Order: sequence, then C-alpha cells, then structure tokens
Amino acid sequence: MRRPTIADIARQAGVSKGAVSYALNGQPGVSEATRARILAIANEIGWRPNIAARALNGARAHAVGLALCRPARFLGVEPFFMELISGIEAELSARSYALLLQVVGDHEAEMGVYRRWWGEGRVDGAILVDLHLDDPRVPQVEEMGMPVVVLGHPSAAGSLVPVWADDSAAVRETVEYLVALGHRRIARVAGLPRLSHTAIRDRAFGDVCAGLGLDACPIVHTDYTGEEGARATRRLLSSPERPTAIVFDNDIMAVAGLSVAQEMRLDVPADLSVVAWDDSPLCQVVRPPLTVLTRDIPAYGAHAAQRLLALIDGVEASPLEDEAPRLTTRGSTAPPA
Amino acid sequence: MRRPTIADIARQAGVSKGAVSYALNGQPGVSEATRARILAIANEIGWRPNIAARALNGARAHAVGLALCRPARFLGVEPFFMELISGIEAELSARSYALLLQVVGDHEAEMGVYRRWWGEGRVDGAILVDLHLDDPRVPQVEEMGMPVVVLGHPSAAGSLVPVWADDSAAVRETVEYLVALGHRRIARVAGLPRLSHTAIRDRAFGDVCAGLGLDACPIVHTDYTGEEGARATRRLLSSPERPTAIVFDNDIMAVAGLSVAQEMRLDVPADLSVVAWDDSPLCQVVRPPLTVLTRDIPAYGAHAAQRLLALIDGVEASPLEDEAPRLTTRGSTAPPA
DNA sequence: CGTAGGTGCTGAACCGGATAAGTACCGAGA
DNA sequence: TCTCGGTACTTATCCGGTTCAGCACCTACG
Repeated sequence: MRRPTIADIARQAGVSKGAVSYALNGQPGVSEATRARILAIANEIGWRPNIAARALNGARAHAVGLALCRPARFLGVEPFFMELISGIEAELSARSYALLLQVVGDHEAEMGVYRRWWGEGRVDGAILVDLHLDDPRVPQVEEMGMPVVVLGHPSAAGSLVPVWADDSAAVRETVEYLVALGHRRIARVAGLPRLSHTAIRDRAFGDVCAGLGLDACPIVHTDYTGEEGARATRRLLSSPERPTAIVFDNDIMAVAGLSVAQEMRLDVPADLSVVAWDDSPLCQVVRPPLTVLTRDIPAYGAHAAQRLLALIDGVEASPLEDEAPRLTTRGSTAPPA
Repeated sequence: MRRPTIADIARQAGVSKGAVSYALNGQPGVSEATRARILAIANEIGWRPNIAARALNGARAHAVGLALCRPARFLGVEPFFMELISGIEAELSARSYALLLQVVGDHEAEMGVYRRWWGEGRVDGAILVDLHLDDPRVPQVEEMGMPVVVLGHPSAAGSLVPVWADDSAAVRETVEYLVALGHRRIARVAGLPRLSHTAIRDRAFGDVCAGLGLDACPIVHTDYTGEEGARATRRLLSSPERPTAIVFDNDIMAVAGLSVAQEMRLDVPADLSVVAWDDSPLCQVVRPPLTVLTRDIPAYGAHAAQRLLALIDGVEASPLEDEAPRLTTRGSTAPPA
C-alpha cells in the first residue's frame, strides 16, 4: 500500500513522468485529452504531491513559522495569542499554508528554532512578536535573509516589515475621555517594561497627562498576571493621593484590580473608574462590565500573515498600520464621586 | 550564498558524499579521524540537513499535526487549548519535533487537512481532540493508517490510543463534597452536549445524585460562553426549587454565574455555592475566589505527545489514564445558609 | 606465504518530483 | 515536394540527501 507517485500515473496512462508532471501542474506541453486522462487517474488512485520531492526542486515549504517566547503559563492566561493565531490561520489556510508553532524558553532558543526551520527549508518565512527595546532578534533575522513580518511598532522593526496599531492614539483617547468625565488623578498599570509596546504606551500616557496638566499620573509595571495586577492596584489605592481612574494593560489585571477595589469597599465606577486594554468575554461578565480598549486581534494576525505571504511571493510588502484600538465604554467608567 | 550541502563538505574534506553522510549521522563506515574532520568542516560552513531531501528517502517529517475545529472566537476564550499546546510543545521540542497547527471550520475540513498532511508526508502523526459521540473522524483516521492519539475517553476512541482523565471520579468527588457540606439541591451547567466528555460528566452527575438520594439535579447545556453560562444560571436561580450549589463546566461560565448570583442579591457562598471546572487565574481573582476542579492541562498535552511519539517510533503505545481532576476548595463553597 | 576477514572508503543508484533539451509527427506555406 | 514551425510528447538531468555493492588495503592466522 505504497503512496502512489507520478510514476504510477505515468505507467497507467501510458505516458512519461514528464508528461504527467506537466499535466498535473497545469503547464502547457500536453493535450487536453491526455491532461484529462492523467488527472482522472491521479484522482482515482488518490495521488498527492510529495512536498519533500517538490521542496527538493526549490519549491516553497508552504509553511510559516511562529516561535513564541513566553512561559507556558502565560500563554494560557492571555487569549491574545490564540486569537492572533486564529487570525493568522484564517489567512494561511486560505492559501493552504500551515503554521509551524513552537513554544521556546528564551530568545536564544527562539533564534535557534528560526535558524533551524529556515536552514532546513521547513518554512518560507516567520512572524516575530513581542518585540523588545533594541531587540537582538531583529538584526539576526535580517542577516538570515528570511522573509519576516514583525508585529510591533516600526521604530523597533529595523528593516523588517512591521504591522502595528497606534497605541499612542488609544492611550490619548482613553485619558482624554477620563479627563472629560472629570478625572484628574489617573494611573496606569502597565505590562512588562522591556516590551517595546509598553514603552510606547508609557510615553504616550506621560505625554498626554502632561499635556492636559494632570498632577501625578503614576505608572506601575507588572508581568501581566492577575496577582501583580491586584498588588499594583492595592498599592495605588492605598496611596494618599488615590487615583480616581486606573487604566490596565490587559483584561486579567483589570478584573483583578476591580476585585481589589471592591475588597477595599470602593464603588466602581463611583469611587474608581477602570479601563482594560483588550476586550474579552471576561470584561463583559464581571460587575460592573468593564470599559475597554477593543482591538480586532484576529484581523491583526491576518494582516501580518497577508504581508508575510506577499513577502514570500517576492512582492514588496509595505508596512501596515492597523486600526487603532477603540474605546468601548461600559459600566466601569463614570465621573468621579 | 547557496546553502551548503554534503557535496560541499565532501569536496572540502576530499572524501565522497557517502562518507560524509556516514560521518554526519554517526554511522559506522568512517574512521574517527575522518569523522571529526568532516564534522568540523560541516560546523564551520554552517551545514544544516535539508529535511526535504531526507524525507525523500522515507525519513520522518519530524512534525505532528493538530487541527482544531472550533470557531476562532472560542479559542481565545478558553485557555485550555493554549495550555494544551504548550504541554504538547514541551514534549515535542525536546525531540526537535514541530507542531503543525491549523484552525478549521468543521470536521470535514479537519479531515481534509489531516489527509493532506499525511498524504504529503508533512506530519508523522496527529492528535485528535474534542471527540463527539460516534465521532466520524475516528474510523476515518483509522483507515488512513496515520499514527493518532486521541484526547478523550477510550469509549469514543475506537482502536486509537486514548489519553484521558477520569471525569466521573471528579464529578463524584465534587458532588459528595457538596452533599457533605449539607447541599441537597445541586445543579450542573454543562458544555456542548454532543461532546463525549460532556456526556460522561452528565451521566456521572446523574448517577451520583441518584445514588445519594438527592431530589432534582438539573443539568443545563450551553456552548461554554459566558453569555450562555449567565443565562443558564439566571434560569436555575429563578426556579422555585432554587439550587443551593451549581457546578459549572468551565471557568468562564462559573465567573459569569457568580456575577448573576451577585446581581440577584444572593450571597456566595452563603446562598449559593459555586464550583468551576478548570482552574485559571480568573478563578482566583474573582470575589469570592472559586472552588475549582484542577487539571494539569499541560501535562495532559505532554502525555499525549509522548504517546504519539512512541507510536511514530513503532512502539506499541498503551492507553494512558491521566490524573483525575482534583477538587481545590476556595471561598465559593460553604454549607447552605 | 597465502588468504580470510575486517576497516575505510568510493561510486552509483535511488527517493519523487520539476524541467531543460531533444525528437517524432503533423499541417501549412512556398 | 520540401521545409518550416508548432504541438505533443520523451529522455535525461537535477535537487540533497541515504544506502548498498564493491573495492583497495591492512592485519592476523594457519
């Protein structure tokens, strides 16, 4: 029960391997009658091209790589990656491209994986996520010559094609909205400080607060976990100059912060307004439902995949600024009491 | 700047391609001195094996497939899959196996993907998840002859190697605990009724309740979303014979149910005890923190990957009953008021 | 001293396709 | 009638490895 090859088809059709190859690939060089006969036989005996054989002739691997460098636990915590992956998938599967996924421990291992995949002809390109400030991966993949799309701001992407959203605008919209409600003391519970998008949001937050003449606008950095989100919230709410509004960098921390506020007998939104970055069912389910910055994460992934496929096709891929996160107001924001 | 091949190494070392192949693969047939020289050259010029060429000689694809048949949105909602994937990854990456992932729309597309991957020699095996009752995929992959491990109860796995946990025992432990606390009216908010593990939990729930002589133990089926979880809870809490405890099939629904209870001015745990299936940071973050059935999902994935790699190696892989979910009590369960 | 056996290597075939080069055949135009 | 040109193929080569058969050469043993 060996897998049928074009040699089998050739034998049955009474033609040469070459003719079968032309016929199956829609190339000129065979008559329509012969082509139809060959296709019929191929279909009948269940022939499938062997990608290995094709790859040997310099063909595409028809797969793109994604190495995720996050502790396994965090992956489960944040819906972000699954949503991103489903968006990437949507684009890839339409072109019959597969996604080669590997979770790695650190950036060194990540680069090792990319080097191997690229060196072994396993992937045609890759998507780089979670850019750091001065990320060493950028020059390294540039040197490899592998088509790569970066999910992140162009300022950190070097010569690689970036796909990003304007986080600064989202920060501005949020702060301006809170100020319009009457808030003067706004805090930000941020994610990992070494991530470049954290730095961008931090700077935008500081700039907007300063521009609006707000007093103290503290920023607390965390590791995105509910535990640290709760701790940061507790610290902020215990300070003498208690903020009347907190903007969290993800939904998990926002929910944790909400619980802390309620634990401290503060009413949300009367005593404290809460805004979360990234919507999730969770945000709609807690009481009060959270005002959030909504992003279409699957679209984000889809756009990155599109750009990557274009690059792989040899098309000059332009940077893409995706839609900025939109503020969706719910019950967790109101004028301060 | 072509990629170096063994021919390049052979030329530099002044030996034949065959000798290089033996040297690089640790096979006998070359002297240690020659082997060392060849390895040094290979290392120096940065040679990497071309998997395509290896695969052409019948070698492994060194990848396993996972096609997930869930709407993109649900993937983001449930941490389960990311945790599962990181567990699978942990095992695979240790053996330099990659995971080929594709999100598909329905079971037919899923089977199409498996057929293609297997037919094209892209994967050496696959992991089947989300088994249904009388799942048509089981006989289909059995016929394909592809090594497959099933995540689910043996009763639904046919001749495929199953990896599962004893959900019935977990259900029993939970109900017995609630009864010991003094509860007599316990309800279950379940997931999709067509999934085989839902059926197994349903049956166990019914059996245990009947065995303990409990009155009415209603089961409500949902689609795992917070919305349906909230609706199911509202319905249960509005009935004349209001349950004093509810066991939810995932954490999202449990949190939604908790909010509904609080919305209805019921105190948790005094008026209503809540138990969630699967722990997550979310469960620890809400007030009160939820009593949960804890599973080590990454371990679950790792075991499945282990079994699959064994199958691929031609080793007879035995079914594996994984550790049953453990009840972790927190503030959401107490004797009824 | 002849030879059996092992070591260390070479040369060539092979995997399953893609593709360039070559060839037989047919019809049309000069 | 001969040539030209296109069609419809065939043949051969290549991709980058693996693997088998074969062949020197050295050693040990009777």
